[in-house]
Amino acid sequence: MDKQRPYSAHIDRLKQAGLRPTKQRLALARLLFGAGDCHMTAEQLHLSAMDQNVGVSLATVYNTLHQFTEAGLLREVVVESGRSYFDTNTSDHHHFFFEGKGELKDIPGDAVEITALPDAPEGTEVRQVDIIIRVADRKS
Amino acid sequence: MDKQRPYSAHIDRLKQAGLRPTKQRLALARLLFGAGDCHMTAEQLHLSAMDQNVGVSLATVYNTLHQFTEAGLLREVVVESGRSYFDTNTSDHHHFFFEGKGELKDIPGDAVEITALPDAPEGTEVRQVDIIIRVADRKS
DNA sequence: ACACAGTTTAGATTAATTCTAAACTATTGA
DNA sequence: TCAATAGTTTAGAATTAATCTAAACTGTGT
Repeated sequence: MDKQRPYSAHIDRLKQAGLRPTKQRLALARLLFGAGDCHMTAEQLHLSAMDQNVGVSLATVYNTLHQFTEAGLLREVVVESGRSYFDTNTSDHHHFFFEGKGELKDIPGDAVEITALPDAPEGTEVRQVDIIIRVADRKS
Repeated sequence: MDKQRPYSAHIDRLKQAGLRPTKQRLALARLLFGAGDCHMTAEQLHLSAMDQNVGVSLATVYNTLHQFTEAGLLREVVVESGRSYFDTNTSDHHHFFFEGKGELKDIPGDAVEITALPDAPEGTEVRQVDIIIRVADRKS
């Protein structure tokens, strides 16, 4: 029973990432990892923090998102220029992007089957394969 | 022999897209479609125009890129937040993205084989499937 | 040539993000 | 327990890519 104190799991997570478990980082970790998988922009996370009366500046939100991403706790998803989403699901998977709403939805890695993929160009290695399926409301 | 006058092909292309073949649009079309497939940002195209002493304002570059994209002459590729690339190859294909250099390279559509793809969510339809293979220099 | 719709442009504006440097805080060692 | 210090946070300024505005300009059809 070491999960009874509030947020101890988050504290551990931060410590393991080499990040001091500060009030702000914990609050953001709670918002991000508290519920299920989510995709948020920095602005959205900031608003969400405001809503819950968690005092966190926008700059800190950006810092934290990048540190978490760096540490492998988040994955950055780029689907629109001028807007970055951060995904709490760091496992191998892909995305639906709803063009109208600007929303993302996970596609489990095993729902897509890639049978042929070209080799990485000479001298380079693959860092990540992103598949984005852009969808929009069906026009009747 | 209707290709002997300079740029007549570009003029036709613009006319077919319902765009007046103005000096600026022709100059940009020449830069974009003159050589083989290319991937450019608005800033790059603007610089490239400056280089060749083609007087085109940055606003026009943006307008033109969007009009060309709208008309199906270009395809917009989003790989980095805060920067849009425009691809002169509008056929079905995907991309390598070189993380260090910020450069794109086409992957022919038939070099990738996807055998299973999930259905679009209820009420939506697929607009496009983007596959981006992010590569970086191999660390020896 | 004329008129008009379509284009271009400089410069202001916006939006997302990053930077800066000063104030603050967790951690370490005495 | 209490500095000292290294790491954090923050407000606000700065930057960057992109868009907007409204006035000047230019193709096109008659």
